[in-house]
Amino acid sequence: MARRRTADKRSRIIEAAVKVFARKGYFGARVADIAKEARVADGTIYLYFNNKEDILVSLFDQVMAEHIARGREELEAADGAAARLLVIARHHLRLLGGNRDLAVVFQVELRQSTKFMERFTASWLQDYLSLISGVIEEGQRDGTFRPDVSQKLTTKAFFGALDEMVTSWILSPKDYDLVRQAAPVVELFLRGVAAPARKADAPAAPGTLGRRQR
Amino acid sequence: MARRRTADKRSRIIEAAVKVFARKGYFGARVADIAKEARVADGTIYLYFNNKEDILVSLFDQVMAEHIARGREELEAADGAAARLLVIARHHLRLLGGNRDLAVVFQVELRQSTKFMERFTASWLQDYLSLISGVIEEGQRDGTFRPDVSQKLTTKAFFGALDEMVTSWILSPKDYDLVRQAAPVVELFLRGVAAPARKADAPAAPGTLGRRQR
DNA sequence: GCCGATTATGAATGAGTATTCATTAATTCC
DNA sequence: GGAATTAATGAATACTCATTCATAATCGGC
Repeated sequence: MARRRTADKRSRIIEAAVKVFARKGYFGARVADIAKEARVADGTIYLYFNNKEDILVSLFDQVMAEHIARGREELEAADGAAARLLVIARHHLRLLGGNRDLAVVFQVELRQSTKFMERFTASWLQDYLSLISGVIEEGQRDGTFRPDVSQKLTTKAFFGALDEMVTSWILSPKDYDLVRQAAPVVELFLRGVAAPARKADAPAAPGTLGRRQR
Repeated sequence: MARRRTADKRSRIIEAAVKVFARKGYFGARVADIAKEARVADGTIYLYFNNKEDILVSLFDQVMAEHIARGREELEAADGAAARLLVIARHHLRLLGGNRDLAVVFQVELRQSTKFMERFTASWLQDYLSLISGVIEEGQRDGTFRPDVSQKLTTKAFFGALDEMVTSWILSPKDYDLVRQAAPVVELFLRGVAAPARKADAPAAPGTLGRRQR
């Protein structure tokens, strides 16, 4: 094959796309903008991608494949369900907190349309959520987690919480360290917000919502 | 004023927009589609809205203003921080779980671009989140909530969890009742997933040994 | 039932852009 | 060194749609 100067055009284009999508949004971004950012001719992009959408999909597939694989490795190295939740949280927040443009693309641009999100969910999010639910299940099996919470619901809630940390971060003008939030979030999930019941005259157990509070 | 047949054209257009945006996405939706759905001429839309984006913004402003006002009322009627968290959760999930199209617009289409989300955050999300953080603060003040969790972080985590319930619901082919998830989510937030510390060497909590789950 | 004001219509406009493809440049192989 | 092959270019194309505006319909007041 006759490869020219740089054989890394594909990844150059993907990197450029992350920047441009983050700055202008998927629809606001012109293919020509991406080409310019990647220092490539407009037409060149079509040698590496089928169309504009394919750039977004490819970028996403690439990042997720890597992210999930790494996540699996890190999970193996951790011990116990609680520690593993922390590993996941840190892993998640590290990926996105380490690259604001990427975070914008993941939090905002990938959620352009239900069609897109459905594809996304089917191809990767399921896998990713199963990392989480696996840990919950493990915790319930070994008794460190309560058996009476729904795995599915807990998984969604945990992911949703992490997701919101990221969204909030990209919208904040401040540039704090996202990974720092991993531990508190996990701690919140483990212990909950309710004050521990006091011995003796403890009020109604939380869980009986409604009445009796206070 | 010389009002014709229907003086409700504006709301007709907004309702039509919800449907069309939900079906085709904001960018995929043509103004002509919305006009057709609302049984109005294309140009009529521009008598009520400045442009396409203004339709989305107005629809959003209208729903949020109403939603937050109602939320405040319901909160007043509830007693105790824990009960109030449940009120918020139910209120949130009722609004979106009651109208799939609206939910799609809120979960997907409103997150088109950072520009849009920033406006959204500034104008309403802040208000909405402050409903939640107010409740957290109340709980901490009266001692029902642990004082050592960050209000901000807890607020985000709680909102994120609810948000993910909705997103997951709109992407699911099943049409379950979203409001049913309010109580379990709140319960999870109050108590956490960790099994309560066992006294001494007691075996797993009662009822845990068998399988359960699934 | 007529008039000025208001509201509605929808065909025409024109700006914007994803994609194509004829051409040029680099690279390989013999 | 010179075909043959592959990679890269970017101007031209072929659309799509948001928005406008001249015209028509309806109104309230008298």
